[in-house]
Amino acid sequence: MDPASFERRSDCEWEVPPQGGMRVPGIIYADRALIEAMDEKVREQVRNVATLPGIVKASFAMPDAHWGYGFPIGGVAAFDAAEGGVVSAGGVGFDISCGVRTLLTGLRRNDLQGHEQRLADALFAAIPAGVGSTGHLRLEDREMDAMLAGGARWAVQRGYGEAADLERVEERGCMAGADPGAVSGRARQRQRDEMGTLGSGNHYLEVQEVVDIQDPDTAAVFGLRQGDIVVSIHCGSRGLGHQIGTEFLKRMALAAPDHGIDLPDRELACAPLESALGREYLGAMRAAINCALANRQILTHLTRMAFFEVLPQADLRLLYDVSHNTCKEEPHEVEGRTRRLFVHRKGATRAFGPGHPDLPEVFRDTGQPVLIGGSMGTASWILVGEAGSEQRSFASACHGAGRAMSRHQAARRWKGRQLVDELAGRGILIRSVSSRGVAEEAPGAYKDVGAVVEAARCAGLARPVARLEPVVCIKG
DNA sequence: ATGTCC
Repeated sequence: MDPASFERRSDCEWEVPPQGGMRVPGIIYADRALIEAMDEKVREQVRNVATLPGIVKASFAMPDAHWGYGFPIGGVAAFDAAEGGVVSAGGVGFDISCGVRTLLTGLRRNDLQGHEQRLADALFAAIPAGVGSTGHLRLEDREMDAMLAGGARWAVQRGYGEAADLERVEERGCMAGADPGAVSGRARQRQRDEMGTLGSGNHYLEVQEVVDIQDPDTAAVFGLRQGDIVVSIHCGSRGLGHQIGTEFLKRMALAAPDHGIDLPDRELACAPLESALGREYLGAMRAAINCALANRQILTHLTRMAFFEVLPQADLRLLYDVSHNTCKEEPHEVEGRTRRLFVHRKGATRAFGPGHPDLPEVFRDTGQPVLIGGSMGTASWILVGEAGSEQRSFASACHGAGRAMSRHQAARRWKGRQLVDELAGRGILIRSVSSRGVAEEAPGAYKDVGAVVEAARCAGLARPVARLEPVVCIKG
């Protein structure tokens, strides 16, 4: 996009002034180079979101924004139920509560020396990955209900992981307000065998080295030192979230005229927060959040088992678990008044700053860890929430590098086998069930995550704490 | 993202 076509508010803040049906302005947080590289579709989608009923303040895009279904990926928008505000299935995304959790291992890079191949093999054997992959559990209906209501808390009760993990999961491991009854039979059927699986696409489990510390004081609170080994897991709610997204998108599009909503794009399908359909979606979506939290909790247990086989001295403890595809009801101060808003974050990470009452005690003085996944073979980052992001983006930040090229283009340009060999030459071990999947996830198909993180810092959304480099990567 | 089109 042409930077000159925006009202520039500051170095890293670009405004799309309200026009046409826009109820509020659009705001894109990025530096000049990222704006230049962004597709024109991002502006169009930011403007479309700004037309939705009850939107508060602005339609936002994070520095890693790119073209998504209806809302941009990297989009943030908050709605007020009392002002006719809506909830949108496309505004959450199909992979409901997709997110990242990072585990501390107590290991240093030296401890891994000579064990990398065995660890990669053990993890690859332990972690079911790929399209349609199935796990070790079979959830009958009653157990499915318990999982959908209990989230990571349910998983810990069933022996997956430790009670101490729960304190370090957003919502303390269990999303309130979930309605298992709003989850269809087909969504349940799809998820029956898929608990504790990684999935495909950009999902991964990575063993990483902390290679650089930007903020030593915060890193100390997070338990991160240069040379430490950590594990990051990126995945979501698998078939269940996808099925819920598909079903409600269709129902919301069909019901829009009855709700008096005029959609500029069918993909923006939404329902009033105060309608029966809106409430039903919120209940189903929150159940899908619990599914994703339970899934990452089970994967954590499997990861611990694999490490125990190869490096029994490892002590895997959760740093934090964040979701980046959600709609959450949160109090936010707007023009001096605290209002309860429904904040859609689609490909955007919650980034609560210091003092936020919802954070566990350990992060009360620092702000929450903001976990940013890179692309395969490139760096990941751990950021920390800043107080100012509350006013700037409803306390949200970027979520990753963001695609620069379509899957199809990437698959034509690269060969999976060749990429695996190249990365092995740089000391990065890839294990994947799908050669095409690896090609689609080529590092060159993504933007530079470092530039995205720098823009998030420049915009005051979150502050870099540590940079991680991959050692082993298990891909779907 | 996704039993990569019920």
